[in-house]
Amino acid sequence: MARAATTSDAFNAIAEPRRRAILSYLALRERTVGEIVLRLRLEQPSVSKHLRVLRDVGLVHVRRAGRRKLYRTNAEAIRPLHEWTSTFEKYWGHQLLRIKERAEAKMQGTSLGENELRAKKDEPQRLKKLREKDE
Amino acid sequence: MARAATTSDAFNAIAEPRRRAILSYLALRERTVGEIVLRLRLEQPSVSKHLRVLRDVGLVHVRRAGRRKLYRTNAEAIRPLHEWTSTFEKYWGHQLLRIKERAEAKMQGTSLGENELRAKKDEPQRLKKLREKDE
DNA sequence: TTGACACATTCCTATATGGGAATCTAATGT
DNA sequence: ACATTAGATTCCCATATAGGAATGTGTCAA
Repeated sequence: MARAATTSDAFNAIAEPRRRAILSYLALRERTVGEIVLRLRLEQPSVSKHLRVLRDVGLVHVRRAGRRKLYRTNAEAIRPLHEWTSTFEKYWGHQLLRIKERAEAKMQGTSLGENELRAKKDEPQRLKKLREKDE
Repeated sequence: MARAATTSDAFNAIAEPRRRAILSYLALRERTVGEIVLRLRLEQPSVSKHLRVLRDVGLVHVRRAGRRKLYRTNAEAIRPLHEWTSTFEKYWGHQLLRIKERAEAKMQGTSLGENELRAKKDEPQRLKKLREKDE
């Protein structure tokens, strides 16, 4: 099977840098296709295609204004991505946090720890224990 | 040109659902490839391939432990994604905020506003003004 | 040394692009 | 009605998968 379609979800849609640029540009206010072309220096057909993808996953909204079309970023649609990345938030950050984390891990046998590693390269029983409380 | 490589950056790497699942699973603590296979019910070669991609963009770290390898999510690498999505944060949210936004827009001629739209479908001069203060 | 175990990589294949060029369509202006 | 303007779509093509099957590699146990 090939990679999932860019229109399958927002994650796939934003994988393309130009689409991210478009989203950023259209976040502040709506713009015509022509404005996007000028600003981001892309070919018009290319912009239309990217907008098509973004529209299909709901990342932008369109509105007709006479001969032109005004596109605008639908920020709400980016929220799920933000939330997904937020689930890792507690794992970044300060040394303090990381030290604490490591300490807890050691207490629970969650991690092997570098010293132990150097001593014995493999630790069957500890790993076995790990697998048991799989979850 | 085809789509960018999944190894080109974190945005492309997380476009694949299984990779996101792996990242979530490995966030709490390190796991062996076998554990991932069991937990996420994927074929082993598939897991190895996904881990390879994640490793190439720095989303996971590996450590050898005897015969196995322990993988763990490198949460720091997810931070850029979080930050990118955060730039849209100010556009979501409560009604209050949106109303305020709309008001400001009207004041600045940033948006046409639905009423005006209904009245005249196209507004050349206003659009022209828009393009002038392009930025 | 030899077999087993845990992973990684390679092949092959169907599919999904994304860019460039050309074409098509809808809405205008005259 | 007709040329023009703003966008959208279609074709063609090189490239990058992701899955499945088979095979390769490194480490450990007997």
